[in-house]
Amino acid sequence: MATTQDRQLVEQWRGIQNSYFRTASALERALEARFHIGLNEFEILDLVAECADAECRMKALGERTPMTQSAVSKVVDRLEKAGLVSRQTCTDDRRSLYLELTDAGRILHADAAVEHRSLLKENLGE
Amino acid sequence: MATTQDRQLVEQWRGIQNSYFRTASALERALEARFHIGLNEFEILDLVAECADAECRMKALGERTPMTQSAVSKVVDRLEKAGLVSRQTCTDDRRSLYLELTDAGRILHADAAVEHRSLLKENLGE
DNA sequence: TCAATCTATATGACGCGTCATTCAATGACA
DNA sequence: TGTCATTGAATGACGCGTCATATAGATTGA
Repeated sequence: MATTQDRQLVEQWRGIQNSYFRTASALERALEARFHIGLNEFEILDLVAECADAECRMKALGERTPMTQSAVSKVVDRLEKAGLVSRQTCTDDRRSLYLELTDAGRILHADAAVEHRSLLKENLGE
Repeated sequence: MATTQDRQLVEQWRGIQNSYFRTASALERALEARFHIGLNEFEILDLVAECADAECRMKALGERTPMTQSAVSKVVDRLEKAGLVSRQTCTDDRRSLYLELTDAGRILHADAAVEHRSLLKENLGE
């Protein structure tokens, strides 16, 4: 039996889906067009940039994003191939890796972040 | 320069991403486990069910979901192969198709919808 | 009525995310 | 110290969504 509450829930969920997709694809398109990176690549870059000088382990990234561990690993592959990030081995635990922005990565992130924030403002700021 | 507003926007966006992913994957897992259909399959089934007896054209579906036209086409492929839906040709425009739930589709949708609403309530109703 | 154009859907190539698995390094405990 | 379980990360197979295109049917206008 479809209750009124059910219909409201479905409406609410569709609203979330729409605003999520609208925003995500606006970000995706802009970042792809102007910086040749996908949204997930940017998100990881952004997280690495936030780490500042603290070591930024792969593990930590996995905890700050809904992406899977293996997705993170592949995103980092692409970022590394693009020369934006580099994997460094940890001396205190040789299973771990931490990430560093390259100079190119720092520059691209700075520019892309401006675009990113501005698109968020357009799409989220009502 | 990272302003306070920027940080708030990023926080807001991450919040949306998290709640979207959390909810979507809970739905995905449950529907997959109990009914052997994915979330998008269910969403289409749900839209077709909403059409009641009015003809439900593929075209119309495309307008009610963030999915691409070709994604809708493929989701319908799967639903049809699973025997939950059938494509009917329109007499007034032979390019168009409309969809009908099969009996199995109606039954599965009824059960899955209960589960779907209940998971939405858990995940969205605070 | 015949082109030229447009519209509804399908399809194939491709990229990416997920799952399951693997591998090496670490920890725990006897 | 040796075994067994655990952990951080990478990898390959696979499914799905997207983009660009194809195709058949409709529409327009001379």
